[in-house]
Amino acid sequence: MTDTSVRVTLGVKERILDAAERLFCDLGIDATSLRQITTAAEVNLAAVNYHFQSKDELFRAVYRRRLQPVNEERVAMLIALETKYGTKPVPLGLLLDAFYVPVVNAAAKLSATGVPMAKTMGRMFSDPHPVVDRILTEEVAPMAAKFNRAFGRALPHLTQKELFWRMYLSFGVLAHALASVNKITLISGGVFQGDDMQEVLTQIKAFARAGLSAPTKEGK
Amino acid sequence: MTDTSVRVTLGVKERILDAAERLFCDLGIDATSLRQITTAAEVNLAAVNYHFQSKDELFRAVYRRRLQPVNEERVAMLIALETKYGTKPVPLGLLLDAFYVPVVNAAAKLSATGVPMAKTMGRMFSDPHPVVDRILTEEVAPMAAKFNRAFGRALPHLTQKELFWRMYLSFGVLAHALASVNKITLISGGVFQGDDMQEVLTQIKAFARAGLSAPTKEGK
DNA sequence: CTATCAACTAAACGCATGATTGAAACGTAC
DNA sequence: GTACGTTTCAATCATGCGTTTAGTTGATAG
Repeated sequence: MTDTSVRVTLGVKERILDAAERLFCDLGIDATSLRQITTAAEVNLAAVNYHFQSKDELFRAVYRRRLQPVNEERVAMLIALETKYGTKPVPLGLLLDAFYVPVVNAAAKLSATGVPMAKTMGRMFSDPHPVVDRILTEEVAPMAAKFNRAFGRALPHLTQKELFWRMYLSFGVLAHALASVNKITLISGGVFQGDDMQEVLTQIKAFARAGLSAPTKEGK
Repeated sequence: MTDTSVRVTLGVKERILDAAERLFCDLGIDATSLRQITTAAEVNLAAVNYHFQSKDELFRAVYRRRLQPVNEERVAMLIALETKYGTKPVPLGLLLDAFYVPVVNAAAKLSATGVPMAKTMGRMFSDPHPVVDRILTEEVAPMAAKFNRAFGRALPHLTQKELFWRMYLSFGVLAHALASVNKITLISGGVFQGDDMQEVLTQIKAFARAGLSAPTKEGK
């Protein structure tokens, strides 16, 4: 204690997490080295293996730091909706809000302070790294199961398979929009950008809502 | 000539491409080493730098080998449709077929002979590697522009921005389904799989078609 | 004052990486 | 059969990697 200059410097662990997150977002896990991270964080190389046990565990921590609050908010919103609607199914648009809004808001808020998070979150469904599979199984799958039940009540005419696919594709629409933020510029020849999170939310919600409500083969 | 045993062995270049494609699909570019590739291909390490100039150029070749015929078929189908429909807009479902079917069929055919291609193609919009950005700019963007015009004729009530976003999200639905073939098992707790390409086509087409046709904010 | 513990660090470990070299082997043409 | 261009090879290059070690620092407690 007895230090008047409070919090002008973050803790070593936080500095490592911040630097790792930024580099990881731009380059991917495998292309990011611990030396790049520790140089950017102005921290000794060995600090990574001291505070986290390994590179893989560091990246699990990077993921978890962002994903955990987002998923908690998602589930909280979902429970609040189900409580409000009781036995009636929660409307589709509100279910999509519960899934989309927490991560979009988090990404917008962080991006305002210069922290990139969108691409990292969006790559979760396509990154081949084993760490990501583990995060997906431990952090995402349980939440997906909860939403699967809620979507099933909102879309009772769908088979289990149709239901799962459409929910999964709704996840994919979000993942695509987040992961390919900078690719939108490439594909559109510089005409459009993907970094306006409110615009992203508007577009993916309209698209996914219609996709979820699509007619089935039997025309029901 | 003068060899009765025809084609029992592929050329060195093809063996390298095949091995690189498989490893790259499973592990990603950065996690795949030239030594893994040359060992799997039963080829000398230096052969990669002889036939291709570098690791990056090898992976550009891996991408191009699969993407070029697919994109040619896409554009051919699109031109055939536009010729057939003349001044009338091509129906949405047929435009989606022109975009989805060539890659889904190619993936199905290759996967039948044990060659994995889906994940690689699907990762194009999320992979942070510079090589992928280049492929996207050179091979994908020009084709996307052609489809953008066609989608615009089929959906004349949309603004340019809405139009681009919805087309881009339709690309994303495909990318997500292809890239996350093995994640579907993780998310569904083993209940569903993503490796049946005909099933994939059915689901993404229904979803994207509805997404493209979603009502706009003005309710038009 | 001393013991103790967590935090941090400089230096090095062993190993894998992409790329290059110079020579050998090969196929073909004269 | 000899010359020539292409292909293949073993060996090696310098570099960067994740991790470990042994040790110093600095604050807290007995």
